[in-house]
Amino acid sequence: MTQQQQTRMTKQRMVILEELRSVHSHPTADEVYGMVRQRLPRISLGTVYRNLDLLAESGDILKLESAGSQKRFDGNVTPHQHVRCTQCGRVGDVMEPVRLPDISGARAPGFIVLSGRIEFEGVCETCASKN
Amino acid sequence: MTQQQQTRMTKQRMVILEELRSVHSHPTADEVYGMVRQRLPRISLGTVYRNLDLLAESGDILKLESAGSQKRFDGNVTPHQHVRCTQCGRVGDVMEPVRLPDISGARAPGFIVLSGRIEFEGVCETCASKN
DNA sequence: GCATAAACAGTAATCATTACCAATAAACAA
DNA sequence: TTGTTTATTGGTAATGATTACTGTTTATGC
Repeated sequence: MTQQQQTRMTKQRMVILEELRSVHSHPTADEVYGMVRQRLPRISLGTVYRNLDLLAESGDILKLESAGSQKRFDGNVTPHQHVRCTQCGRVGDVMEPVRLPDISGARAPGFIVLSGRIEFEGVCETCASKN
Repeated sequence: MTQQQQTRMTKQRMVILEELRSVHSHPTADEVYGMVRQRLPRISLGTVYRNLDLLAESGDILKLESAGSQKRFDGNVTPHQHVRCTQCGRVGDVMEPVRLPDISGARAPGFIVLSGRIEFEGVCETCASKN
């Protein structure tokens, strides 16, 4: 009765996924748009946003929760940590992850604490060289 | 010769600071606007934004670096940790801070890692009761 | 091929924030 | 107290990121 909602593997969705997996950067929606447009010049920005959200929902990519005015996406879904450049917002991967301490002691009135994540901050090489 | 830029303690700036210090929530600029408007009905939203930035720059308040589409502010400048409700974005204080592990081992190609911060995520009571 | 509805391109609308500017008012000297 | 200077204000327009809408296209199953 209740029709299961299908998802179709469109050309656009596939290229977005491929492009995102082909880089180690953590592009914004707009940057993904730029990458994908080289292969599909007529794709629209709305399509990029829509597919990035759908791909994140299905677990094929990550929508990063880090601070900054633009959301960033990651084609690498294996658990790892990130650094964010405080000057330009660029995000990088942290190798040799730092072990997260035991969180169970965290008391926060009015909240149920579910998880914790280390947010690294720093400066990327590009910004450092501009110093 | 070069005239030192003065900062003036205006009525608006003072009320914003007082209101922010009077609550334990971590209001957005718009929420601060709502609070302040009860005492200064003619204040403009732009004034609120401008003063929140200036007060953060001078160290009188904190501009929180946490994720979410709206920036949040904190009148409590003593170091402490925060939880963010993943449903509504509300931010709360963590009592009994969790000790941050040694960060010096964090390697991130193309980045200079300067600091790390634990980002707690959870659900606030309001959202939990809506479950 | 044909039908169906998910997804698309293009564009308008929304939301948060910033920029602009003529008018106002802190701060300080006379 | 009054005047002068200029930081700050209110009001509004502009920007940037994202979301919503809509008629058309196209992936998918029969």
